[in-house]
Order: sequence, then C-alpha cells, then structure tokens
Amino acid sequence: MAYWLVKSEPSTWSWAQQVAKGAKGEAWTGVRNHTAKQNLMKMKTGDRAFFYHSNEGKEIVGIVEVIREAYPDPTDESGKFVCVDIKADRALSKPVTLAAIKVDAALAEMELIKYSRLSVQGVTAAQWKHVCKLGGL
DNA sequence: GCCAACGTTGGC
DNA sequence: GCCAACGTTGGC
Repeated sequence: MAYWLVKSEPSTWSWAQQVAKGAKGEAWTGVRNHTAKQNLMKMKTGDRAFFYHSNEGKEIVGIVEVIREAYPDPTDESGKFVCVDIKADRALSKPVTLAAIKVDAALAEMELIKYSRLSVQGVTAAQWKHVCKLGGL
C-alpha cells in the first residue's frame, strides 16, 4: 500500500465536507498539474492519504482512503486530467501543522516542504508513521 | 525549441 | 498584500 498527501483549501473543499460524505466518498477533482496527475494515476484502491488544509489552518487534519482509481476528471473540459474517489477514514486527534513538520528532522524531506505548490504528493512509510504519531494515532 | 512574460499557488 | 516558486503560453 502506498501513502499520499492531498491538499485542499478549506474554503473550496474542507475535511468537514469530506467527512459529511461518509463511506460513499467524493471525487477528488480539479487537479490541473501534470506532476500531481502522475501521482493520481499511481493511486490504488485502499491506498491512504493525508488530508491537508492549505492557506487556512496549514495542517494535516485527517486520513482518507482511495475508493476508486484514476478516471477522467468530469470537471476538466480538455479531457486531459484525471481524478480519484476518496472517502474520509479517520481524523487525527491532534492536527499536525506545517510549522511542526518544518521543525521535525524526521519530516524534513517531505514534499510538502520542498514542493509546496504540488497538490498531490507522495509520502514515505516512515513519514506516514511519524505524522500519525504526532497526530495522536 | 528557446525564453520572456504572465498567471497561479500558497506561505508568510 | 507581498513575493517566491514554478507551470504555461506565445512570439520568434
């Protein structure tokens, strides 16, 4: 199983909205970047991803599960980009902030820090475990 | 195919 | 609100 991190501005799509969708999940649309698209294409059903709030909050707030693998993004008129369906798995009991990630040596290599603009990123197993621990899981 | 101009994202 | 990073566009 692979691990990922997806970013959203809460004003556009928040963790609370994702949770409200329940087990049915929701399409993760709107990716218009080829690097992010490549990551979406690699996602498998059952993979987990951190749900990160950009701009407001700037913290990892929960974990989602991939429930449908990449298919054409219905919101993309050009037909070039894809989306996946995800459902909320569980919330972190304590959100992990960007500030906390930045000062943690174990997380210094996270793409969140290096490529702050990339909206779909890969996370290593070691990083995943560490963030879960910080998050109180 | 190069590169300048411009737009967008997202942290501060 | 500013600015750095970086992707995209379009002229040549």
